[in-house]
Amino acid sequence: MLAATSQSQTRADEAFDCLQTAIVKGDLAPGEKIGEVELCERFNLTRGPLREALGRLESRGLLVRKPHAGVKVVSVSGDELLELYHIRESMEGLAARQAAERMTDAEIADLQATLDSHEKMIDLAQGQAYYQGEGDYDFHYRIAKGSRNTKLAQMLLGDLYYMVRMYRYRLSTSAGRPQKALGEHRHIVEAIAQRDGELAQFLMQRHISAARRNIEQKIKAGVLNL
Amino acid sequence: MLAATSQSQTRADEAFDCLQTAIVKGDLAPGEKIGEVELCERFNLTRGPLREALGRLESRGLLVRKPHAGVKVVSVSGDELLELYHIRESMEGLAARQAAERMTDAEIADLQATLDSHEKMIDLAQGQAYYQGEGDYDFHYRIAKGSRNTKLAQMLLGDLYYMVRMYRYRLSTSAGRPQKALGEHRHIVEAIAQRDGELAQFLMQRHISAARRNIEQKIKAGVLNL
DNA sequence: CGTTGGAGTATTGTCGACAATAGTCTGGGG
DNA sequence: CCCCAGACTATTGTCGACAATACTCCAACG
Repeated sequence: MLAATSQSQTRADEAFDCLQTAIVKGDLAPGEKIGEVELCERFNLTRGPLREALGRLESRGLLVRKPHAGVKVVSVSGDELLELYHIRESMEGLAARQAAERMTDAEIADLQATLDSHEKMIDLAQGQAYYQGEGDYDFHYRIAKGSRNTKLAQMLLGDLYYMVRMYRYRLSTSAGRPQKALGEHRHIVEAIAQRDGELAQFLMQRHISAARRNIEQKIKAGVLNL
Repeated sequence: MLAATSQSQTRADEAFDCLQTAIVKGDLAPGEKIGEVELCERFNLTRGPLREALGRLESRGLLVRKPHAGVKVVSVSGDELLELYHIRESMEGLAARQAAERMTDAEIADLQATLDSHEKMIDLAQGQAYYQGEGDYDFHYRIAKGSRNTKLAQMLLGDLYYMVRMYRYRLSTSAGRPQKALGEHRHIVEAIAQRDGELAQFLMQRHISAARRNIEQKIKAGVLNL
């Protein structure tokens, strides 16, 4: 039934949330052409709010719309996915640097506690679940928020992450990578705790760069079907 | 009368363009609360397409909307404007590096020709018009496109520039800065022509950093009313 | 005199019907 | 047998009216 994830204030917001999660979860496959009426009965909406949500999704780059021809879910090629990681490398590097300068001590302690819980998650899932779940997302989410840079957080959390998460669902993480990623996360937090912005930026960039090369290998190996 | 800038394919697109230019040009002042019906008669639209455009503008961060309370133009503080330049520093640095690797020779030649015309513009306006006009925008626009990074270009051109341009209209450039900016532009293009991505990135970051400090000084001096 | 409650109004959110356009399918011609 | 033209259908774009919510103003009470 897939009801609205959170009690939305308005129908259009509800539609927006539904569509967004449906796209991210893969219920609406990339490249799939979708009709408005079909979506309406699927989510129990009328076309008014739906169209409003559609416009917002298009503006965020999750949909492409051709006038009088319909909308279809954006399909991102392997190259484009790698480009996304290049952008993340730059932007999250900045976020890490600013977070090191601006996060409160309480926030940093909280972040460290979060990593502890992530470690337990990895142990439980025997090293398979870090990237699949929300753990990695949590970490980067907190850094973005910690930068105190409203627009930066908005662009990272509102634009980039949704596109990245679209593909995280089908990215089977390579064995051993979660532990390594967690270790990198720890180093980044350490740099932040020491208020070493430059180091935090460097480590974050290298962290994302490693993730990108990891995906690059998979693409070359033909593991990914993009 | 402020008709649609370009022959839009649909009413909603038309509304979107009108609203966007109105906000950027300052016809709709930041912080101003605007009613839907007022906008309708102002742009000869009905509320359907208008609401669709409103949603898109909100998603791009140019408007804030409170349910059942109306929309108002986003007002960005001095600090937030400086944060925008921090983001540009990161993202356009990346764009310059990728442009150096990927622009065609023809595009580079074209870019150099553009700078020549900019030089004439500055001479004509006696050093006052570079930042005011579209010249600077042209330069950064071409670099973003030249990066061949679709999402990067979309984020720079679709999100950041419109917010920056909102304030360029009231930023009286300091004397001498246009010439210096043009010189920096030339150095960047030179690095791109030599396919030196790292240098291009460095120069672009320093270029934007200089612009940021320029604004920072003005804010401290109380010249800007934010 | 200040505050709080309520009714009224104005604005936003939603809906269903109408108009316009694009894609498709069929029939005729070369 | 293949190609082109025309109308048809289905989908999108647009519009006006209705419903729901928030802001405002006024009056009564403490």
